[in-house]
Amino acid sequence: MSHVILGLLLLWPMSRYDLIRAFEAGVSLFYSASSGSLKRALDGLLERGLVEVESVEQGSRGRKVYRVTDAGRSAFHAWMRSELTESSAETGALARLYFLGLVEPADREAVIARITERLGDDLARLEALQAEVQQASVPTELADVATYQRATLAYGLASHRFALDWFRTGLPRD
Amino acid sequence: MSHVILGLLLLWPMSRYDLIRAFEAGVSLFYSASSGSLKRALDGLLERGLVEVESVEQGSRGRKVYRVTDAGRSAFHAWMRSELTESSAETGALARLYFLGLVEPADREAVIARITERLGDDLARLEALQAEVQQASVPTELADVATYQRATLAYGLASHRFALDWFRTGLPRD
DNA sequence: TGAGTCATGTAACCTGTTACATGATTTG
DNA sequence: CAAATCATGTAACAGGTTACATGACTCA
Repeated sequence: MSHVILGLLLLWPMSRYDLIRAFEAGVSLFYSASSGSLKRALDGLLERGLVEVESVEQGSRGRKVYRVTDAGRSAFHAWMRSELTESSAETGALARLYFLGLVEPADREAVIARITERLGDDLARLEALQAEVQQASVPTELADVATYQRATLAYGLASHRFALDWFRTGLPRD
Repeated sequence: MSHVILGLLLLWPMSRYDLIRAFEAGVSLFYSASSGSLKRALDGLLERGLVEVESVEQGSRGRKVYRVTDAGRSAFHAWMRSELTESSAETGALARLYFLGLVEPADREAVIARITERLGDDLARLEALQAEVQQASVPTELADVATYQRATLAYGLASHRFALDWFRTGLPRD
Protein backbone atom coordinates (compact mmCIF):
# COMPACT_ATOMS: atom_id res chain seq x y z
CA MET A 1 0.00 0.00 0.00
CA SER A 2 2.96 2.35 0.51
CA HIS A 3 3.39 2.75 -3.25
CA VAL A 4 -0.21 3.83 -3.56
CA ILE A 5 0.33 6.43 -0.84
CA LEU A 6 3.38 7.71 -2.70
CA GLY A 7 1.32 7.94 -5.88
CA LEU A 8 -1.43 9.91 -4.17
CA LEU A 9 1.02 12.28 -2.51
CA LEU A 10 2.67 12.86 -5.88
CA LEU A 11 -0.65 14.24 -7.17
CA TRP A 12 -0.41 16.87 -4.48
CA PRO A 13 0.77 16.95 -0.86
CA MET A 14 -1.96 16.05 1.59
CA SER A 15 -2.74 15.05 5.15
CA ARG A 16 -3.48 11.55 6.41
CA TYR A 17 -7.11 12.47 6.55
CA ASP A 18 -7.02 13.55 2.92
CA LEU A 19 -5.38 10.27 2.02
CA ILE A 20 -8.25 8.33 3.55
CA ARG A 21 -10.68 10.35 1.40
CA ALA A 22 -8.52 9.78 -1.68
CA PHE A 23 -8.58 6.05 -1.04
CA GLU A 24 -12.35 6.06 -0.71
CA ALA A 25 -12.76 8.15 -3.85
CA GLY A 26 -10.92 5.86 -6.18
CA VAL A 27 -8.20 3.60 -4.83
CA SER A 28 -10.78 1.50 -2.98
CA LEU A 29 -11.60 0.04 -6.38
CA PHE A 30 -8.52 -2.12 -6.10
CA TYR A 31 -7.14 -1.53 -2.63
CA SER A 32 -8.84 -1.37 0.72
CA ALA A 33 -7.31 0.70 3.47
CA SER A 34 -8.47 1.52 6.93
CA SER A 35 -7.33 4.42 9.03
CA GLY A 36 -5.12 2.11 11.05
CA SER A 37 -3.24 0.52 8.18
CA LEU A 38 -2.79 3.87 6.50
CA LYS A 39 -1.28 5.35 9.64
CA ARG A 40 1.22 2.55 9.97
CA ALA A 41 2.19 2.65 6.29
CA LEU A 42 2.62 6.41 6.40
CA ASP A 43 4.80 6.18 9.51
CA GLY A 44 6.90 3.57 7.71
CA LEU A 45 7.36 5.85 4.70
CA LEU A 46 8.43 8.68 7.01
CA GLU A 47 10.94 6.44 8.75
CA ARG A 48 12.42 5.32 5.46
CA GLY A 49 12.63 8.93 4.29
CA LEU A 50 10.31 8.42 1.31
CA VAL A 51 7.89 11.09 2.53
CA GLU A 52 8.36 14.07 4.79
CA VAL A 53 6.10 16.46 6.68
CA GLU A 54 5.75 19.55 4.55
CA SER A 55 3.96 21.60 7.15
CA VAL A 56 2.08 21.42 10.40
CA GLU A 57 -0.76 23.88 10.54
CA GLN A 58 -0.26 25.73 13.78
CA GLY A 59 -3.00 27.27 15.83
CA SER A 60 -5.51 25.22 13.88
CA ARG A 61 -6.10 21.50 14.07
CA GLY A 62 -2.44 20.55 13.84
CA ARG A 63 -2.98 19.27 10.36
CA LYS A 64 0.17 17.63 9.00
CA VAL A 65 0.72 17.77 5.28
CA TYR A 66 2.92 15.05 3.80
CA ARG A 67 5.10 15.41 0.72
CA VAL A 68 7.07 12.85 -1.29
CA THR A 69 10.87 13.18 -1.10
CA ASP A 70 13.20 12.61 -4.06
CA ALA A 71 13.91 9.13 -2.70
CA GLY A 72 10.18 8.51 -2.52
CA ARG A 73 9.68 9.62 -6.09
CA SER A 74 12.40 7.22 -7.23
CA ALA A 75 10.86 4.39 -5.24
CA PHE A 76 7.47 5.09 -6.78
CA HIS A 77 8.76 5.08 -10.35
CA ALA A 78 10.86 1.97 -9.72
CA TRP A 79 7.71 0.24 -8.48
CA MET A 80 5.69 1.41 -11.50
CA ARG A 81 8.25 -0.14 -13.83
CA SER A 82 8.77 -3.29 -11.76
CA GLU A 83 7.34 -6.75 -12.21
CA LEU A 84 3.92 -7.21 -10.64
CA THR A 85 4.76 -9.10 -7.45
CA GLU A 86 1.41 -8.39 -5.78
CA SER A 87 -0.44 -11.56 -4.82
CA SER A 88 -3.36 -10.52 -7.01
CA ALA A 89 -2.42 -9.64 -10.58
CA GLU A 90 -5.51 -7.46 -10.87
CA THR A 91 -4.61 -5.39 -7.83
CA GLY A 92 -1.09 -4.83 -9.13
CA ALA A 93 -2.42 -3.96 -12.55
CA LEU A 94 -5.06 -1.49 -11.39
CA ALA A 95 -2.71 0.19 -8.93
CA ARG A 96 -0.30 0.93 -11.78
CA LEU A 97 -3.02 1.89 -14.21
CA TYR A 98 -4.44 4.35 -11.70
CA PHE A 99 -1.14 6.23 -11.56
CA LEU A 100 -0.07 5.75 -15.17
CA GLY A 101 -0.56 9.47 -15.82
CA LEU A 102 2.33 10.21 -13.45
CA VAL A 103 4.70 8.34 -15.74
CA GLU A 104 6.37 9.99 -18.75
CA PRO A 105 4.27 9.21 -21.84
CA ALA A 106 7.25 7.46 -23.43
CA ASP A 107 7.51 5.04 -20.50
CA ARG A 108 3.87 4.09 -20.28
CA GLU A 109 4.02 1.22 -22.74
CA ALA A 110 6.70 -0.40 -20.58
CA VAL A 111 4.38 -0.32 -17.57
CA ILE A 112 1.55 -1.76 -19.61
CA ALA A 113 3.91 -4.47 -20.86
CA ARG A 114 4.65 -5.47 -17.25
CA ILE A 115 0.94 -5.69 -16.58
CA THR A 116 0.13 -7.84 -19.62
CA GLU A 117 3.19 -9.97 -18.87
CA ARG A 118 1.87 -10.87 -15.44
CA LEU A 119 -1.69 -11.39 -16.66
CA GLY A 120 -0.35 -13.64 -19.39
CA ASP A 121 1.69 -15.68 -16.92
CA ASP A 122 -1.33 -16.17 -14.69
CA LEU A 123 -3.46 -17.16 -17.65
CA ALA A 124 -0.86 -19.73 -18.74
CA ARG A 125 -0.87 -21.21 -15.26
CA LEU A 126 -4.65 -21.55 -15.35
CA GLU A 127 -4.52 -23.13 -18.79
CA ALA A 128 -2.05 -25.70 -17.49
CA LEU A 129 -4.33 -26.38 -14.54
CA GLN A 130 -7.26 -26.86 -16.87
CA ALA A 131 -5.33 -29.32 -19.02
CA GLU A 132 -4.62 -31.35 -15.87
CA VAL A 133 -8.16 -31.19 -14.61
CA GLN A 134 -9.64 -32.29 -17.92
CA GLN A 135 -7.73 -35.55 -17.74
CA ALA A 136 -8.67 -36.39 -14.17
CA SER A 137 -11.43 -38.96 -13.73
CA VAL A 138 -14.21 -38.17 -11.30
CA PRO A 139 -16.05 -40.68 -9.10
CA THR A 140 -19.78 -40.66 -9.75
CA GLU A 141 -20.77 -39.34 -6.34
CA LEU A 142 -18.58 -36.25 -6.87
CA ALA A 143 -19.64 -35.51 -10.45
CA ASP A 144 -21.66 -32.48 -9.35
CA VAL A 145 -18.87 -31.13 -7.23
CA ALA A 146 -16.42 -31.49 -10.11
CA THR A 147 -18.79 -29.68 -12.46
CA TYR A 148 -18.74 -26.55 -10.34
CA GLN A 149 -15.05 -26.77 -9.55
CA ARG A 150 -14.48 -26.80 -13.30
CA ALA A 151 -16.87 -23.92 -13.73
CA THR A 152 -14.79 -21.97 -11.22
CA LEU A 153 -11.70 -22.63 -13.26
CA ALA A 154 -13.60 -21.66 -16.42
CA TYR A 155 -14.50 -18.37 -14.78
CA GLY A 156 -10.89 -17.78 -13.84
CA LEU A 157 -9.79 -18.40 -17.41
CA ALA A 158 -12.50 -16.19 -18.85
CA SER A 159 -11.85 -13.31 -16.49
CA HIS A 160 -8.10 -13.42 -17.07
CA ARG A 161 -8.70 -13.40 -20.82
CA PHE A 162 -11.04 -10.48 -20.35
CA ALA A 163 -8.44 -8.56 -18.35
CA LEU A 164 -5.66 -9.31 -20.78
CA ASP A 165 -7.78 -8.24 -23.71
CA TRP A 166 -8.81 -5.06 -21.93
CA PHE A 167 -5.24 -4.05 -21.19
CA ARG A 168 -4.21 -4.85 -24.75
CA THR A 169 -6.96 -3.03 -26.58
CA GLY A 170 -9.20 -1.07 -24.26
CA LEU A 171 -6.64 1.31 -22.89
CA PRO A 172 -6.44 5.03 -23.71
CA ARG A 173 -3.34 5.46 -25.87
CA ASP A 174 -2.18 8.63 -27.54
CA MET B 1 -10.81 -19.25 4.93
CA SER B 2 -12.43 -21.52 7.52
CA HIS B 3 -15.49 -21.99 5.29
CA VAL B 4 -13.27 -23.12 2.45
CA ILE B 5 -11.63 -25.65 4.75
CA LEU B 6 -15.05 -26.93 5.76
CA GLY B 7 -16.00 -27.26 2.10
CA LEU B 8 -12.86 -29.21 1.27
CA LEU B 9 -13.29 -31.53 4.26
CA LEU B 10 -16.89 -32.15 3.20
CA LEU B 11 -15.59 -33.59 -0.09
CA TRP B 12 -13.74 -36.18 1.96
CA PRO B 13 -11.88 -36.16 5.28
CA MET B 14 -8.26 -35.24 4.92
CA SER B 15 -5.12 -34.18 6.72
CA ARG B 16 -3.70 -30.69 6.98
CA TYR B 17 -1.14 -31.65 4.43
CA ASP B 18 -3.86 -32.80 2.04
CA LEU B 19 -5.64 -29.50 2.58
CA ILE B 20 -2.57 -27.59 1.47
CA ARG B 21 -2.50 -29.67 -1.73
CA ALA B 22 -6.22 -29.12 -2.25
CA PHE B 23 -5.74 -25.37 -1.92
CA GLU B 24 -2.95 -25.43 -4.46
CA ALA B 25 -4.95 -27.57 -6.85
CA GLY B 26 -7.93 -25.30 -7.12
CA VAL B 27 -8.79 -23.00 -4.26
CA SER B 28 -5.69 -20.90 -4.94
CA LEU B 29 -7.66 -19.49 -7.88
CA PHE B 30 -9.55 -17.32 -5.46
CA TYR B 31 -7.92 -17.80 -2.07
CA SER B 32 -4.31 -17.91 -1.06
CA ALA B 33 -3.32 -19.95 1.94
CA SER B 34 0.02 -20.72 3.44
CA SER B 35 0.80 -23.58 5.77
CA GLY B 36 0.79 -21.19 8.71
CA SER B 37 -2.59 -19.63 8.11
CA LEU B 38 -4.13 -23.01 7.38
CA LYS B 39 -2.84 -24.39 10.66
CA ARG B 40 -4.31 -21.53 12.64
CA ALA B 41 -7.66 -21.70 10.86
CA LEU B 42 -7.86 -25.46 11.35
CA ASP B 43 -7.06 -25.14 15.05
CA GLY B 44 -9.80 -22.54 15.32
CA LEU B 45 -12.31 -24.86 13.68
CA LEU B 46 -11.33 -27.64 16.08
CA GLU B 47 -11.76 -25.34 19.08
CA ARG B 48 -15.18 -24.26 17.89
CA GLY B 49 -16.17 -27.89 17.32
CA LEU B 50 -16.79 -27.48 13.59
CA VAL B 51 -14.25 -30.14 12.70
CA GLU B 52 -12.87 -33.09 14.66
CA VAL B 53 -9.95 -35.45 14.31
CA GLU B 54 -11.27 -38.59 12.70
CA SER B 55 -8.14 -40.65 13.18
CA VAL B 56 -4.48 -40.42 13.97
CA GLU B 57 -2.44 -42.92 12.04
CA GLN B 58 -0.34 -44.69 14.62
CA GLY B 59 3.02 -46.30 13.98
CA SER B 60 3.20 -44.30 10.77
CA ARG B 61 3.77 -40.61 10.39
CA GLY B 62 1.16 -39.57 12.93
CA ARG B 63 -1.08 -38.36 10.14
CA LYS B 64 -4.22 -36.69 11.53
CA VAL B 65 -7.34 -36.87 9.42
CA TYR B 66 -9.93 -34.16 10.00
CA ARG B 67 -13.66 -34.53 9.53
CA VAL B 68 -16.49 -32.00 9.55
CA THR B 69 -18.91 -32.26 12.48
CA ASP B 70 -22.68 -31.73 12.19
CA ALA B 71 -22.18 -28.22 13.55
CA GLY B 72 -19.53 -27.66 10.92
CA ARG B 73 -21.82 -28.84 8.16
CA SER B 74 -24.51 -26.42 9.33
CA ALA B 75 -22.01 -23.58 9.48
CA PHE B 76 -20.85 -24.35 5.96
CA HIS B 77 -24.36 -24.38 4.49
CA ALA B 78 -25.32 -21.24 6.39
CA TRP B 79 -22.29 -19.52 4.88
CA MET B 80 -23.13 -20.77 1.37
CA ARG B 81 -26.59 -19.23 1.64
CA SER B 82 -25.44 -16.04 3.35
CA GLU B 83 -24.82 -12.61 1.92
CA LEU B 84 -21.34 -12.16 0.48
CA THR B 85 -19.59 -10.21 3.20
CA GLU B 86 -16.08 -10.91 1.92
CA SER B 87 -14.16 -7.74 1.14
CA SER B 88 -13.79 -8.86 -2.47
CA ALA B 89 -17.03 -9.81 -4.19
CA GLU B 90 -15.14 -12.01 -6.62
CA THR B 91 -13.50 -14.02 -3.84
CA GLY B 92 -16.83 -14.57 -2.14
CA ALA B 93 -18.43 -15.51 -5.42
CA LEU B 94 -15.78 -17.98 -6.52
CA ALA B 95 -15.55 -19.60 -3.09
CA ARG B 96 -19.27 -20.36 -3.23
CA LEU B 97 -19.22 -21.41 -6.87
CA TYR B 98 -16.38 -23.83 -6.16
CA PHE B 99 -18.51 -25.68 -3.61
CA LEU B 100 -21.88 -25.27 -5.27
CA GLY B 101 -22.00 -29.00 -6.00
CA LEU B 102 -22.23 -29.64 -2.24
CA VAL B 103 -25.55 -27.79 -2.09
CA GLU B 104 -28.84 -29.47 -2.88
CA PRO B 105 -29.70 -28.78 -6.53
CA ALA B 106 -32.91 -27.03 -5.45
CA ASP B 107 -30.95 -24.56 -3.33
CA ARG B 108 -28.32 -23.66 -5.87
CA GLU B 109 -30.25 -20.82 -7.48
CA ALA B 110 -30.49 -19.12 -4.08
CA VAL B 111 -26.71 -19.19 -3.74
CA ILE B 112 -26.29 -17.80 -7.24
CA ALA B 113 -28.82 -15.09 -6.41
CA ARG B 114 -26.69 -14.02 -3.43
CA ILE B 115 -23.69 -13.83 -5.72
CA THR B 116 -25.37 -11.74 -8.40
CA GLU B 117 -26.92 -9.57 -5.70
CA ARG B 118 -23.51 -8.62 -4.35
CA LEU B 119 -22.00 -8.17 -7.81
CA GLY B 120 -24.94 -5.96 -8.72
CA ASP B 121 -24.52 -3.84 -5.59
CA ASP B 122 -20.84 -3.35 -6.30
CA LEU B 123 -21.58 -2.43 -9.90
CA ALA B 124 -24.17 0.13 -8.79
CA ARG B 125 -21.62 1.67 -6.44
CA LEU B 126 -19.14 1.98 -9.29
CA GLU B 127 -21.75 3.50 -11.58
CA ALA B 128 -22.51 6.12 -8.94
CA LEU B 129 -18.81 6.82 -8.60
CA GLN B 130 -18.51 7.25 -12.36
CA ALA B 131 -21.40 9.68 -12.46
CA GLU B 132 -19.63 11.77 -9.82
CA VAL B 133 -16.29 11.62 -11.57
CA GLN B 134 -17.70 12.64 -14.92
CA GLN B 135 -18.91 15.92 -13.45
CA ALA B 136 -15.66 16.82 -11.73
CA SER B 137 -13.52 19.37 -13.49
CA VAL B 138 -9.85 18.60 -13.87
CA PRO B 139 -7.01 21.15 -13.77
CA THR B 140 -4.95 21.07 -16.96
CA GLU B 141 -1.78 19.81 -15.33
CA LEU B 142 -3.60 16.74 -14.04
CA ALA B 143 -5.49 15.92 -17.23
CA ASP B 144 -3.29 12.90 -17.92
CA VAL B 145 -3.63 11.61 -14.40
CA ALA B 146 -7.40 11.93 -14.56
CA THR B 147 -7.50 10.05 -17.87
CA TYR B 148 -5.94 6.96 -16.33
CA GLN B 149 -7.88 7.24 -13.11
CA ARG B 150 -11.01 7.20 -15.22
CA ALA B 151 -9.66 4.28 -17.21
CA THR B 152 -9.22 2.39 -13.93
CA LEU B 153 -12.83 3.04 -13.08
CA ALA B 154 -13.84 1.99 -16.58
CA TYR B 155 -11.99 -1.27 -16.07
CA GLY B 156 -13.76 -1.81 -12.77
CA LEU B 157 -17.12 -1.26 -14.40
CA ALA B 158 -16.32 -3.52 -17.33
CA SER B 159 -15.00 -6.34 -15.18
CA HIS B 160 -17.99 -6.20 -12.84
CA ARG B 161 -20.32 -6.31 -15.83
CA PHE B 162 -18.36 -9.24 -17.17
CA ALA B 163 -18.65 -11.10 -13.86
CA LEU B 164 -22.34 -10.37 -13.49
CA ASP B 165 -23.02 -11.52 -17.01
CA TRP B 166 -21.00 -14.68 -16.50
CA PHE B 167 -22.88 -15.64 -13.35
CA ARG B 168 -26.18 -14.89 -15.02
CA THR B 169 -25.65 -16.76 -18.25
CA GLY B 170 -22.40 -18.70 -18.27
CA LEU B 171 -23.12 -21.04 -15.41
CA PRO B 172 -23.85 -24.76 -15.76
CA ARG B 173 -27.53 -25.20 -14.94
CA ASP B 174 -29.51 -28.42 -15.16
C1' DT C 1 21.85 -44.31 1.10
C1' DG C 2 20.33 -39.94 -0.18
C1' DA C 3 16.76 -37.06 -2.15
C1' DG C 4 12.20 -36.03 -2.24
C1' DT C 5 7.84 -36.19 -0.25
C1' DC C 6 4.69 -36.68 3.61
C1' DA C 7 3.48 -34.64 7.87
C1' DT C 8 3.53 -32.34 11.96
C1' DG C 9 4.51 -28.21 14.75
C1' DT C 10 6.44 -23.39 16.41
C1' DA C 11 7.05 -18.58 16.14
C1' DA C 12 8.31 -14.06 14.51
C1' DC C 13 6.73 -10.74 11.40
C1' DC C 14 3.72 -7.82 8.54
C1' DT C 15 -0.35 -5.69 7.50
C1' DG C 16 -5.28 -4.92 7.57
C1' DT C 17 -9.55 -4.27 10.74
C1' DT C 18 -11.92 -2.45 14.56
C1' DA C 19 -12.72 0.39 18.24
C1' DC C 20 -11.72 3.86 20.93
C1' DA C 21 -9.97 8.62 22.85
C1' DT C 22 -9.23 13.40 22.11
C1' DG C 23 -10.07 17.83 20.58
C1' DA C 24 -10.63 21.73 16.95
C1' DT C 25 -13.45 23.67 13.36
C1' DT C 26 -17.41 24.27 10.60
C1' DT C 27 -22.17 24.66 9.73
C1' DG C 28 -27.19 24.54 10.23
C1' DC D 1 -25.37 25.47 20.62
C1' DA D 2 -25.35 20.89 18.74
C1' DA D 3 -24.02 17.86 15.21
C1' DA D 4 -21.07 16.76 11.63
C1' DT D 5 -16.71 16.85 9.93
C1' DC D 6 -11.74 17.42 10.24
C1' DA D 7 -7.72 15.49 12.26
C1' DT D 8 -4.76 13.31 15.12
C1' DG D 9 -3.37 9.25 17.79
C1' DT D 10 -3.39 4.44 20.45
C1' DA D 11 -3.98 -0.39 20.82
C1' DA D 12 -6.02 -4.93 20.69
C1' DC D 13 -7.18 -8.24 17.36
C1' DA D 14 -7.19 -11.13 13.11
C1' DG D 15 -5.23 -13.50 9.57
C1' DG D 16 -1.62 -14.25 6.07
C1' DT D 17 3.64 -15.00 5.04
C1' DT D 18 7.94 -16.78 5.95
C1' DA D 19 11.22 -19.54 7.97
C1' DC D 20 12.51 -22.99 10.59
C1' DA D 21 12.69 -27.63 13.34
C1' DT D 22 11.62 -32.40 13.47
C1' DG D 23 11.05 -36.87 11.88
C1' DA D 24 8.93 -40.88 9.04
C1' DC D 25 8.37 -42.93 4.69
C1' DT D 26 9.31 -43.88 -0.31
C1' DC D 27 11.90 -44.77 -4.20
C1' DA D 28 15.68 -44.62 -7.44
